[in-house]
Amino acid sequence: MIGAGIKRGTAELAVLSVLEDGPLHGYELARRIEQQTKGALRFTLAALYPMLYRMEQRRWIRGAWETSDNGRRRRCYRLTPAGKKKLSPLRQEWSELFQALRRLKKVAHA
Amino acid sequence: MIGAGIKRGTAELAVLSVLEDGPLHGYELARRIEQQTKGALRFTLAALYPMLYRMEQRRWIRGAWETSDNGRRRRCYRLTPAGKKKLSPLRQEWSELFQALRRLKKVAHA
DNA sequence: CTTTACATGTAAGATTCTTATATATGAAAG
DNA sequence: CTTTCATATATAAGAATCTTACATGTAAAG
Repeated sequence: MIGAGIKRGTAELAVLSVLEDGPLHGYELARRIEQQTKGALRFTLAALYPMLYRMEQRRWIRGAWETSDNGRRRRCYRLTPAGKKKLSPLRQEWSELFQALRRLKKVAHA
Repeated sequence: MIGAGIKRGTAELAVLSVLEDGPLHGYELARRIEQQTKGALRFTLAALYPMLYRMEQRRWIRGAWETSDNGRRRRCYRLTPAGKKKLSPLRQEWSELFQALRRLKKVAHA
């Protein structure tokens, strides 16, 4: 059955997907998600930061403080091997959710 | 942007979709959702009943007590016109969510 | 009689996401 | 130079959804 966490938790997939392309800090992550979905998906930073923290606890991502060129302190997150491994079954589950919802529509007037 | 309620709330779409086919009571609704999604989506009745109540408050469905052939008391829900109207923009939003996630990275066979 | 299927609910709790608030620096505009 | 905008991180309070566990009762089947 499709896991409980999958039905909400769009953000989790979004973060892992974007981080797959390379390490990023929170602020930029939020912008990428918005850009890459053409504004369809938007997460406020207040939603994002606690989630990054949770994902770090689960060892899916690892954060490290760094100082950018312009002297700003920021926390840069990268996927861990565990996070990479998580991604493909996660996508699989999402795919199954899509299918399930599509079936409901079809069968609903079959 | 995709509404906050859409990212969770699979159940809402599922219930409305199944009720589109005709009036049903809660217990049977749960079974239909499970059957029609081939077991991929399952909602416990404990999740379903409070939701049916909420949806009735919003006037998307209307419940009526009836007595079945075998003398059992049960609450039969049907879509209201408002509920029917809700369905198509709801599906539209879901469709946009799928698209957005696919854009982030290819989700297995979209 | 005892278990399984039918049928409805409540309670406690975890999790996720929202808005609002707080802090602080660098760069650009006036 | 000083206000404002973009960068950057974070917490708090609260709404909404979904989970497990609990509670109740009838009917049919073995």
